[in-house]
Amino acid sequence: MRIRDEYKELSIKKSALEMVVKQGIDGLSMQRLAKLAGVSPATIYIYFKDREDLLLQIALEENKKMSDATLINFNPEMHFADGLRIQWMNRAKYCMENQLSMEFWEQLKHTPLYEKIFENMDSGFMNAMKKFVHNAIERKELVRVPVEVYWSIAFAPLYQLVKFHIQGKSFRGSNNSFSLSEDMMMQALELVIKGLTP
Amino acid sequence: MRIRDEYKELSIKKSALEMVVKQGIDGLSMQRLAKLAGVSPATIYIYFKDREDLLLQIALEENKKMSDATLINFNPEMHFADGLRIQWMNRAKYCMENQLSMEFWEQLKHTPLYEKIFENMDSGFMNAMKKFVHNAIERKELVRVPVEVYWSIAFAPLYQLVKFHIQGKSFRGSNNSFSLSEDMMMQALELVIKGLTP
DNA sequence: TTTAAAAGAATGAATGTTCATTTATATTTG
DNA sequence: CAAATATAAATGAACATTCATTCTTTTAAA
Repeated sequence: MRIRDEYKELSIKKSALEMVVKQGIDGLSMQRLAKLAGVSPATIYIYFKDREDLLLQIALEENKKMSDATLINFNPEMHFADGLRIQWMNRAKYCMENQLSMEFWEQLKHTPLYEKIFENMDSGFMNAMKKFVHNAIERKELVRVPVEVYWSIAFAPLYQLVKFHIQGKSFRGSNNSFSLSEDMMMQALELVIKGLTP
Repeated sequence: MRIRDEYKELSIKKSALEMVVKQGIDGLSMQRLAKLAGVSPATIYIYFKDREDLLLQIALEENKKMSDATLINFNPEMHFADGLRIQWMNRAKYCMENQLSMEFWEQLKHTPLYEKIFENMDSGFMNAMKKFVHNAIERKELVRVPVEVYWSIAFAPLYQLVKFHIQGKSFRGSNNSFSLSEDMMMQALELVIKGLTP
């Protein structure tokens, strides 16, 4: 029998991600995707059940990559400030080096698909995060607050800075562009740590 | 001549906002919208130039409502902590009472339209914000940081908490729902102020 | 009588998916 | 070793819908 040309599957996924980022979730047309990926529309349906399945597969793949990247050099037993610093570095590095993935993710966020992915999220990652917070509170290195309050202060600022960076501008007016430097990020991180430390 | 039935325009805008929130930007179909609003498709084009104009009008309207709500009881000469507290209250109150508007906004954010609205943003609002931050730094009530760092720490946590609330869940698993209480919000605000105070 | 609002049918283009067919390769057969 | 067969990959045309918008006609009020 004829063998699978795995380059085709890669090409479809790569093109689909590009298309979603450039034209939004609903801008992903199967027929235009086929053209962009250099395959027949019907070929896409060999590798993916349907349009939703295609999006789901890409999302799960990207999600795994990001979880893995976040955990590099990290372990839940670390001192709170050190652990948070490493996570900021890891997340920021990943975001900056995978801006397409970040934008793809932003598009998915306001979609029924997002919940599905969130449910199938790697529990190893979740558990590591929970343990880290639990330890930090026990050792009085972190204020005792609900996990949502913790998360919103610990990470929302980071992702907001990355968004400013990706969209290239913020409050400086439309001419003036914004670029996130490492200095700036560390400045923000230290303020966050100050806020979260008892 | 026949007079305009302004109820029709209101009905169109209200239905369009609902439709965008429930089905996404591209879920806004002019023909289904006409049905939902109880008018003919052609009627929509009497009040709005085209689909994009309809979205733009709604967005500008919602944006003005939000800016106005943010500035209630606020003035740029306030002490930093007091001013930030009032803004948190105002923004949170508005978000909680206008969840549809917030979700509409989230949908628009990842769209070419968003930049247009951002450019036409009320400069009075922007100037008040700038003056407030400038004063606070002068008086040493606020650390001296780039405006993006300030904004990301001052407000990103608030909007993240609101998002958790609106989507009704966060990290507690899919069964367990999350509801943002005023206590929780104030807890978060105090941590933010701690971080931002020299 | 005049005028614009409002309607509904119609436009061509684009949508996701499937169909019947062709193509390429692995295995079996002579 | 070469030819025949089997099988899944891959195709392009076709499907019925739906899309935003416009055309022509009717309706209501000044």
